[in-house]
Amino acid sequence: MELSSKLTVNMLGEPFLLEKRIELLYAIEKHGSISKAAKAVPMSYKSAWEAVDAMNNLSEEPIVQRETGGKNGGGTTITPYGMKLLETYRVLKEEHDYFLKRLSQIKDIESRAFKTIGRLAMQISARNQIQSRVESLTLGAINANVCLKLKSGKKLVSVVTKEAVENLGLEKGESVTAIFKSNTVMLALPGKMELSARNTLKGSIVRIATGEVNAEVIVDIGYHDVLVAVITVDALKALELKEGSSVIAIVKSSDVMLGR
Amino acid sequence: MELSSKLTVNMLGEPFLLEKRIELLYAIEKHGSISKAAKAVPMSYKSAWEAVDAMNNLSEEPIVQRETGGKNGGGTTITPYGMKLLETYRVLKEEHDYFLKRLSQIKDIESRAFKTIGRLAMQISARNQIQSRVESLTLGAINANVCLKLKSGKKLVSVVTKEAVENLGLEKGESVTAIFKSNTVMLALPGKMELSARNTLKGSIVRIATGEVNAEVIVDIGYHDVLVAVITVDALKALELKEGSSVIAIVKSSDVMLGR
DNA sequence: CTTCGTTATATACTTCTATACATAAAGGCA
DNA sequence: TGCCTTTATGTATAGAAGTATATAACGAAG
Repeated sequence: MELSSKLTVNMLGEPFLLEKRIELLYAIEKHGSISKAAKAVPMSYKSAWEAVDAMNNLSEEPIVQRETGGKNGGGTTITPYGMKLLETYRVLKEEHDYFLKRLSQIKDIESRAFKTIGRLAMQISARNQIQSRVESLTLGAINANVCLKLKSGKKLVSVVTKEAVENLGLEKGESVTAIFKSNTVMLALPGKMELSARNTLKGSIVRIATGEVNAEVIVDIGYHDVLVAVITVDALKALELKEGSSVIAIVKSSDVMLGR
Repeated sequence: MELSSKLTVNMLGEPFLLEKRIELLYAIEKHGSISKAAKAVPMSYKSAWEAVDAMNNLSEEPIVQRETGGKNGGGTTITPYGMKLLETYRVLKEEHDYFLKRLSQIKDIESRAFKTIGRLAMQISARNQIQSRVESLTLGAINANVCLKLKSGKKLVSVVTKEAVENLGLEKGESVTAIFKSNTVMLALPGKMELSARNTLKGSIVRIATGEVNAEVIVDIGYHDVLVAVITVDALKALELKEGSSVIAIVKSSDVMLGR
């Protein structure tokens, strides 16, 4: 039992972008003409032409530029606006596919996974959401210790309830997102002190935004993983932090949530 | 520009449950026969019969029970297993619809909302996810104060970054989910002390699960809203908490994340 | 044992979609 | 000027999906 669903983008109530049409547009981009693209997909030239025409008419800006006659009899090229639409669709479809995959995995609707964990399609406010992999997993009576490995190889430990681990169906080796609020991230200067917190991530400051009380510090910890820390302006001054400075970001393991 | 997508459940590679078929099944449940249901939907009897037959063949257990001849010429009724499937589909579709709605709202794919907030279809480990409504919203330079109203009328304050508010597109009156980890929930006895924390929620203990170090306490705060707190066993004993006890659950506003 | 409304099944018809095919127009190039 | 390849457009055709219609079998009730 698995789920499927075809994503279509509508415009003025009419179908605008469909998987078939997207495929056609990619073929047009590759071959430079509707006729060749139609053969490649494959579909009849008429259908292809009508699909392209429908899309161009529904779109505010033209998606393709068509030229009849000329060197090679003319041709059709995707406009920059069209390319943007293709990219947009790609992202939407990726999200949609991931959603369906996750929804398929939750086979048992009556399980608590559905009731206690809640909405599947939810965006959360936490600024720090880092992709990682479960390296090890130790269950206690109530809590569970989940050791994560980031892309950069750095490690991060998360403590969540045992039930959360079960509800998410976490297992060793699986991909999860480490989630924590930016105000739970503390900053320290390298080599100054030892801390009980297990999670210390070395990085360099990319940007600092200062308010009256708080300041937002963006820290790059390598491999395109970026942390956001909100600390007091006083702390910022005390540590003499500047853009480019080396810092250690510290997160308590009990502040790290997991998402899948 | 809006999104649409028809959810279909497949079985052995064949389409099994589709919206049209579900509609038909509900009509059968209502009218007690395929022929009447076909007229109600409307569709031809043949299509209806074939749809029902296909579903019954694909399913492990029969979805409907058909009887030919008899009092009123026979009839068709949905089996308990069939009813369970209908309920399952309803839940799946509800999730799917919500997902599409949210995805449609994120018009601008290039906005940071997509990049920084990340995956839309994510389940998170936080045990406490409470539906609420934005009552007021005050933005600072870095942080934002979001005041929430729960179903029970109780209030809850959340502090998140200003950017998070923008990314989620939060506005007054809108429905959001307050999210916090169970270990950020502290428990106190009523009338014992005043606290600086703004979020104090009175409730009664529903269940206690004890481990070696930590204990999980489930607190009902009214209107089917339930909190989970993980505290140390020592604290549990010191407060003499039992199932049925009145307690005050305390959550720091900076520990409350928001989801939409 | 006839009546009745239903399931079960076959066959002809309709409707829609996509394809195949034909043809005109375009315009750079030899 | 003809040539070439493509866009642009129309028409006939094939195939699929659904509809309409007809009919047999069923079994309780009068």
